[in-house]
Amino acid sequence: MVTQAPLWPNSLHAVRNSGFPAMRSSQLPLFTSKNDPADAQVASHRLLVRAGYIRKQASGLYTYLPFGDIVHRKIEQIIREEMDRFGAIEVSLPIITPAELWQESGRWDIMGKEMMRFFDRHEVAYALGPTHEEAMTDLARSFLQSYRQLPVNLYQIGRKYRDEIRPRYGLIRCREFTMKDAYSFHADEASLEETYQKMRECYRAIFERCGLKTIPVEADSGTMGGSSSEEFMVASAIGEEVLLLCSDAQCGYRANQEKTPYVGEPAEPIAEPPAMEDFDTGELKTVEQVAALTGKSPRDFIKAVVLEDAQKVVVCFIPGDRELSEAKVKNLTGLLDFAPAGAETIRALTGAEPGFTGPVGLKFADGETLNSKTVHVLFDRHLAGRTGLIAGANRTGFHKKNVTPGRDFVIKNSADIVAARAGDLCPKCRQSKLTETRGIEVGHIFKLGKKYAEKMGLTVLDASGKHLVPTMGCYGIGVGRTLATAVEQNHDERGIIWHPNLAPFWVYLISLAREEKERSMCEELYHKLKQAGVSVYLDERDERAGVKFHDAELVGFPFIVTVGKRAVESGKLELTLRRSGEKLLLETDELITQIRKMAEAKAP
RNA sequence: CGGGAUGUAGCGCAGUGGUAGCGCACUUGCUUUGGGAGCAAGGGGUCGUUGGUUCAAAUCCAAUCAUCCCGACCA
Repeated sequence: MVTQAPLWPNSLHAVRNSGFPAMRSSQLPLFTSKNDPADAQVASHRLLVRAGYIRKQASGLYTYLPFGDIVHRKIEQIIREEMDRFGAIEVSLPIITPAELWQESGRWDIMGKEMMRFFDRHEVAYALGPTHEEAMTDLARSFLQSYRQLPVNLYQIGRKYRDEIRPRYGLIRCREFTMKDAYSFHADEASLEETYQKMRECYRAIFERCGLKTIPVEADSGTMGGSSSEEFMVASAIGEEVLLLCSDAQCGYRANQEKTPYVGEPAEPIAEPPAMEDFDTGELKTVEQVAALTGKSPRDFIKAVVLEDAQKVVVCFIPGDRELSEAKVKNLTGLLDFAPAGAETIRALTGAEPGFTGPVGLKFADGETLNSKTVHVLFDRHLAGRTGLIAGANRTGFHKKNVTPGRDFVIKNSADIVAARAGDLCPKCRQSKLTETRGIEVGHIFKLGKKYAEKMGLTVLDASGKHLVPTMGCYGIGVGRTLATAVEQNHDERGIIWHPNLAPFWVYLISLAREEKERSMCEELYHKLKQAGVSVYLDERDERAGVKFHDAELVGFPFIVTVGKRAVESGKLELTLRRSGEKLLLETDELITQIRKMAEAKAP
């Protein structure tokens, strides 16, 4: 008999501090279904529901059934162990956050409808926390007094609430989800950098233990505000973000599209073009239409895109063959809840119908006020130095040709506002082309800076007794997303294929026992596995063999062991490896040794 | 919020004005038993909700709610 302490550090019993790494179907039933759910579009959603890991309660809200809960806890536990190893401290903040804190940081008004808000009986406003920068900064200011207490990295694993515009793809985009969020506080930039690098390493370790292949990319820090930022993406066709990767592996540039600078081709020098003039384009409005009319390339056009929100009108001019990066414009201008400008706004701005907007002769200049909104005029930096371009004439039915920036109009604000795309030159090596892939974000680390500490009055005394505003870092991981993407990456047409570190149990033990001898052999094996620290789920349902085989493959534990008449007759047990489908006939002790060996090899 | 679609039994679906059905699941019995068993007998639905048209509505009309898909937010 093999008797050892459980080798499985993140086992169910370790997670729950009570030992039952073994379970039987009579105690913990399966929740599998033969039908695919009608509302599932993607593999992880379909399989997790069908295999009985999760069940939908309402749009974007999921119940974790026992198997799903176990996997979820295992991921949490891996995160805990790694965060602890890298020096972070676990706390647990309330899910409910008072409006007061959000008002202090100024985010009560900018978080928008995504934040779920409510009032208590005293009419005091609260939100269900979509994130916890404010709450954690509030905690920090309550106990941080000296630079000697820094750095400190506090984390929690808890539910977050975001009233998503469109919940989608099962666990991948929910309204309630579990997130590990950590916030670090530092006396100086160097200390923040050190922790940031530790977290980069920590995240790599976490995802590796989860058996998840991630692509770390440079990212946009979005509404959080901050500088350095890295996202951990899982490559997937259903990914909602576009990543740009340098085709030269040596260069290794990888970034979120929103962050990737557009490196344009250098402008060919052209002799001074003739003076600009209007020409009749009638009903033709788009770059493509006018290009077809004139025989010019879209690259020789100035495309206008006008965005507006409640406070601003932003007029953007970009090369005609490119798309505007709304993310870049948003970061530059601070637009909130914006949309393409309405026809009314365009008419006021240009004196013409929409479709004829150009940089020459706008009715409002940068900084002026239109309908109580501030006008911003932005030029893509690649327009400078170009000559002889075509642009809207701000006159219905007309465009201008021979338009030359600098000569015919002044470029006051110039920036990179074009979206990079596949085929562009890599902004890092400037040699190779970029390629595109889609990804799902499972983790995000970034340097927050002093924004929250400043707004919320978090200070400590430095060595000379002066007040010092700590600088912060912030590090998140979506637990449910990690679970779902693990399934996205590891499944086949029969079901899920769990990594041993995430599987609810290692072994799915199928009892096909009809005779007493078979039954006792199965029981004996069950106990031996249990005692050897090999977690095992015994399917002892009164079902046909086929049903059990199908369910075993659907729920996806890494090892399937079958005990029936054949085992009693031959003395050998049948071990099926879920991933490869390979079948091995082994004697009991050998079986246990083999399983431990294989599971360990896959485990870190 | 804009555009599209769908709400009928636990799940998946059919049913275009005249007695509410099918497959799976469920209950009971007999047979069967290493890849989603067979036979027999059962149980289960205010047809999302409200209102309207009609002798008669799951079916036609209106409103409303919910869910899903396509676009803007994010772990």
